[in-house]
Amino acid sequence: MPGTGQTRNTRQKEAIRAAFVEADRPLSPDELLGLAQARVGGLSLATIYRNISSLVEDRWLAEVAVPGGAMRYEVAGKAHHHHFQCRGCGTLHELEGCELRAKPKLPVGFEYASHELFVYGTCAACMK
Amino acid sequence: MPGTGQTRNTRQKEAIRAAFVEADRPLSPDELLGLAQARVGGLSLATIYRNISSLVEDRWLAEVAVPGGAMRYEVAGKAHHHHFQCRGCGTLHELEGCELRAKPKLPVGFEYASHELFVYGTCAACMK
DNA sequence: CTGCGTGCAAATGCTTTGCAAAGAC
DNA sequence: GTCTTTGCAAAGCATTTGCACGCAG
Repeated sequence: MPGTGQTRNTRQKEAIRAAFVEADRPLSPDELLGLAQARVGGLSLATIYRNISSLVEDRWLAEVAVPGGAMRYEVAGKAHHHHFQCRGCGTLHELEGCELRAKPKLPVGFEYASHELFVYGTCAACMK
Repeated sequence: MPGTGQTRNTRQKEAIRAAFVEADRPLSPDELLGLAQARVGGLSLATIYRNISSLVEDRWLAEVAVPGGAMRYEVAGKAHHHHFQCRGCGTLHELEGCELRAKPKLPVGFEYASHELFVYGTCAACMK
């Protein structure tokens, strides 16, 4: 049960945190595996998943659910923002601000809680 | 290979189409199984998936990818709209119109193509 | 030392596919 | 009767979990 006992700093967890800081965009477990393995060869996917869970519980990471894709994770604590997904390479990027005009009109009897906006297009790298 | 040979009208496919028309909201394969089995007992999940694929190819159904959830499908041919997901029961509902103020501002070098908005809250049935 | 974290492999859970039998036309 | 569609069961994938060993503290 993470959060109760000790939390040790392993090379693997260090590599994972570093990958998020350097990437500066939400990463999927697969993307993370590639980036973290560049630092710690032999790092396993199971370790990726376990550390992600741990970092989410510690609120160092936040989950970013993407329509029709694998879950992504980003460093937690950021202001309200949305995301852009590149149709070319599939990478997710942060967008600043929120272009929503007003709270959306809901059917009678429905109650609003929150919203998520996803923008699609082509990223700079894929435009070349 | 659907689309090439004959397409036969089976009780199963009829039940599936009827379920979509009656539900009047996007359905997941699981939800669809329940609704369609009420009409044709013993209908299998494999048949659900195969008919969904077939109906999507025929453009009678459209895919609705949901963040962090199973794919949903809705009757195709509707105008630009977005979706509401109930935090209580997980059902997806159609929303009319679009509250987006303007095309979102993207980082330099990025190109806009489209967007999707998801609204969360509580549906009328779960408010009781 | 103590026991948490890791790698491997097996186990899930959801979706897809192979195949023989049932059904549409 | 012919050829598509179905139901069942097995196969795929991505993610999760069990276990024995390795490493952090």
